Amino acid sequence: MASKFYIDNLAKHVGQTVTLQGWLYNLRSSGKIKFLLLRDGTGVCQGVMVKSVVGEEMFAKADQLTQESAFAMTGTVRAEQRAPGGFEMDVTNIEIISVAKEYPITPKEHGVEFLADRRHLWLRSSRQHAIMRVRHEIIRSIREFFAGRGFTLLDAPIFTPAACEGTSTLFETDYFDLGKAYLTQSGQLYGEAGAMALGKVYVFGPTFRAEKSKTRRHLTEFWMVEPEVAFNDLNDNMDLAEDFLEHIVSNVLKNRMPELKTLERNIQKLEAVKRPFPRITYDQAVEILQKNGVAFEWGNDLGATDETIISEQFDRPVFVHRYPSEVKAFYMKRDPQNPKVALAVDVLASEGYGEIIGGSQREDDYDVLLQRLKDHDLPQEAFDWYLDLRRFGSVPHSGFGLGIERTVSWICGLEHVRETIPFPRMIYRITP
RNA sequence: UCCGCGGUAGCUCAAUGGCAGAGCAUGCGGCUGUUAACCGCAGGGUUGUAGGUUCGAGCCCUACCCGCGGAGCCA
Repeated sequence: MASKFYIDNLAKHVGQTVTLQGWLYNLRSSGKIKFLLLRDGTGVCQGVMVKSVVGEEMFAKADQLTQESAFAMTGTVRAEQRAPGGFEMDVTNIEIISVAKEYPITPKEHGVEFLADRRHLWLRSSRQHAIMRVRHEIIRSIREFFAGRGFTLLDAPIFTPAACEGTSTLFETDYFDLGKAYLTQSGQLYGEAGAMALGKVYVFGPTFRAEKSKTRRHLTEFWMVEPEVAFNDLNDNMDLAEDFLEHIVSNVLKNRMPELKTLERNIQKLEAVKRPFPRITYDQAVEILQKNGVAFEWGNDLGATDETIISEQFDRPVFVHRYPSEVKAFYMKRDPQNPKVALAVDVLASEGYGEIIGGSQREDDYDVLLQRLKDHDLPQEAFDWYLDLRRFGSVPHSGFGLGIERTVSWICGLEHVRETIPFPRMIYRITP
């Protein structure tokens, strides 16, 4: 098979005659010259077709091309200052592969609902390309980070017999003769089993929440990466999260600058994401809120507006640790110094993007954990295997979960997480 | 579930209670360097639904439907 040519590789083919295959992004024409913008997924290249060069027939052929028609364009590659990508093609021939019907997404503005209904087509636009590439870079960086530190990927099941945390509303389904099954809301408990087996593991997969949340930060189906490490305490956990976030952001800056430019992201704000990140206790967070005139009572969980106020005090992500144990999950270990607080930690992204990481040191004592299950009215049978992890060689261990879509949204500087995943699932949207 | 905002041409939007419009898209014509190209012409409407007030309703009133994003909950 003959080698293919792609737009992101044109620099190596200046002066050569090549053929590009793709779709018509836009067409501008005068009486004797046409500018054909071809996109091939790697970029957009402008082809210049001159009537006196290609002849009457070929020149007229280009008139059949509607927006998003598929075609092949052959010509000589030339460096061109005026072209956005730096290169142009002097077209000698085009082959029409398929003529597109009237394309609904025009180069002008559209509303989000209109675009969401056509998400399968919306993905062709340059802004969505940029977001998908940044998402790809983030996920690639995550795998690279853990692989480089000796972690093993541990895939957790999607079908689970009961709630992991006992708080969220879960999607329910029938599971043959075994009764109800639920779509996972977290792979963490399985990650803990993995950490006891392999030391350092990470779970990476989709998670599901049936809560009727209608905000720019919520999806019903989203991706989460959850490292879990044996013998790590809360401070080790924060060290890991700090290294992790810095690694991700620096990789995006290093490898996806053109995409960030397309998204008009403020680069300085991302460049500020360097270790060390500030670490404040919940108590200190409450002080910040009270200083800013919020009537906040100790013991409540931080709300979305509270998180925004706190994150605005810093130029980089901030750790908030040692929350009141009442508002946190059953498996989080209480602070031996102060049993009223849990060894929990959240990371609030800068610029008001909210909670991107939630984690904790886990309760490793069998009797305490059993009591916590009872306190939360959780079915003990379903957690019997989890209690085994405390029966057989229990050790201190910690982990956290990072929401991929919120991270993409923050790094790209987006208004809404719906653009961060190819096909978002929200309470009132399951298509396309 | 609660609070707020919205629904007018294919799309984005305008229209003191007084002839329903513009830009883009589409079609036709023009233009040899365009960058969301430009210029000219044309087609395109049950103003979310059902009632009500009024000489007259896109606009005011009532109910309903749909959507949006915020709260709660969370990543």
